[in-house]
Amino acid sequence: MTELRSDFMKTFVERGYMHQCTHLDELDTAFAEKQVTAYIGFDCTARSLHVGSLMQIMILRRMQQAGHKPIVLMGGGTTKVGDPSGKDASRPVITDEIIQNNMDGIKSVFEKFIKFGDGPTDAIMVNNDDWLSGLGYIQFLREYGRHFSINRMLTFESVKIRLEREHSLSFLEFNYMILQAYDFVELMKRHGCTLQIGGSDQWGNIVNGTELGRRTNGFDLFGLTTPLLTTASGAKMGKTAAGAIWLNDDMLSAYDYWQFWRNTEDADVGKFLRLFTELPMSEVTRLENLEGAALNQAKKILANECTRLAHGDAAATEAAETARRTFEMGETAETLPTTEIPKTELDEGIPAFALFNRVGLSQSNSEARKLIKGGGARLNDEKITDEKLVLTSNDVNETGRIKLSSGKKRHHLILPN
RNA sequence: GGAGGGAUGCCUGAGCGGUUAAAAGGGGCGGACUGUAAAUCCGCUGGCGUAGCCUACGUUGGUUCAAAUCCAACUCUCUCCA
Repeated sequence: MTELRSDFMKTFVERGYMHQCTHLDELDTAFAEKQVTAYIGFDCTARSLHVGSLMQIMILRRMQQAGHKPIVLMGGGTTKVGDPSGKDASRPVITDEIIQNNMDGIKSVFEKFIKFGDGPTDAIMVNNDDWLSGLGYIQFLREYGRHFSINRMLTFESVKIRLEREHSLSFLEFNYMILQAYDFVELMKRHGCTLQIGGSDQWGNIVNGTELGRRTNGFDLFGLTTPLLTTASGAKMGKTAAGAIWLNDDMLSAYDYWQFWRNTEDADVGKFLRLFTELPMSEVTRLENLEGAALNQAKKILANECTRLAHGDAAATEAAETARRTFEMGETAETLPTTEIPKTELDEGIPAFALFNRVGLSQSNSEARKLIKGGGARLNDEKITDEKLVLTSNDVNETGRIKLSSGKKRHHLILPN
């Protein structure tokens, strides 16, 4: 293994982002000697991104910090067709309007992490719909189709598996990788983009792009992939009971985001510190080597750092303080996630289970009832024993709120107005 | 092109005419223990303002007092032969 020369690649490897690379030495040289423009693709099927994409976001951020130019590619065009790999799930047709709306939401997430603009290292966001929807089939075939070797594509792992299992692979799906390869070439032409980064599952598609670039225009393109991220217990990142861990605060409060990181398993602390914070490696090493309960300190730092990046200093400090008061002091911090309920409605009385549901502490009334039956529901820190309990304005505590808890960790406040 | 399997709840997977909201495991949620961790143990796990009702076993029809279970067609899947 040759020594890496560029700061960016050193960081990339040292922090655990590295999985595979097309030509590591040359890419490293490129990063060391000039400014590199690289892109990562994201689909726009939702209004926000969740922690599943956080690794890619962090990579773009670090790239920008190292003096390079990140491109965020939104798959507006490909989203229109729908990703066929999700077997039988009928693909909902997404309108242009929704796609645009989702893109706006996603951009607002990115703006927390990277700087957009017209400067040399400013990030840009592009939509592949701009060049894909206008594509003429015949012309495309003539110009690009000739460069794709079916023989070669059949050797790709993703395709091979499907064929071996006699699992039908639709033409559309097969074309997906062609479109993605075309994206890469198009970005090279438009923005001088020479590197595509993606998850390990994108390897085949990425390689396809580098080859298409070379064949059609003699471009030197690079590909870089990141490992598939799972927790130490093998679960996929970012899924919890309450749903996905979204990165923007209108879908998940900064407090809940903080809590997500605070509840990291011991075994994942070091890995997460490396991937999702910008603490120096010496500090990461120190923190991950803490033992037993002392590791909680590391988890708090992890939560603070992650929340700071996604929601800003103030929100992170507040979330940490809210957590401290809630868990360490046993107080009711007024900054816990809060829902306002009209006073008149409260005066009439609302069943406890309905309120739990309304506030998001359960996913259905039944679930809330079961929570209460199972003894996991609390009202102002008192266990609720009556399944049919009706809450009214009389249940408001000294701070003028009603505190509902599901289990020991999830709390929510009701504020009458 | 031919033959034979399969499609069940979030996932895996039993059931093969009524006693089935559907075994078991996983996951998830709650409880105990702890360090807001892991492991372990216990409970819950379709919906509904819940002694009742509604929706569910690929799709559509049919047989029957009664169907996830039987029949037909369709769709999708898997294995084997060519």
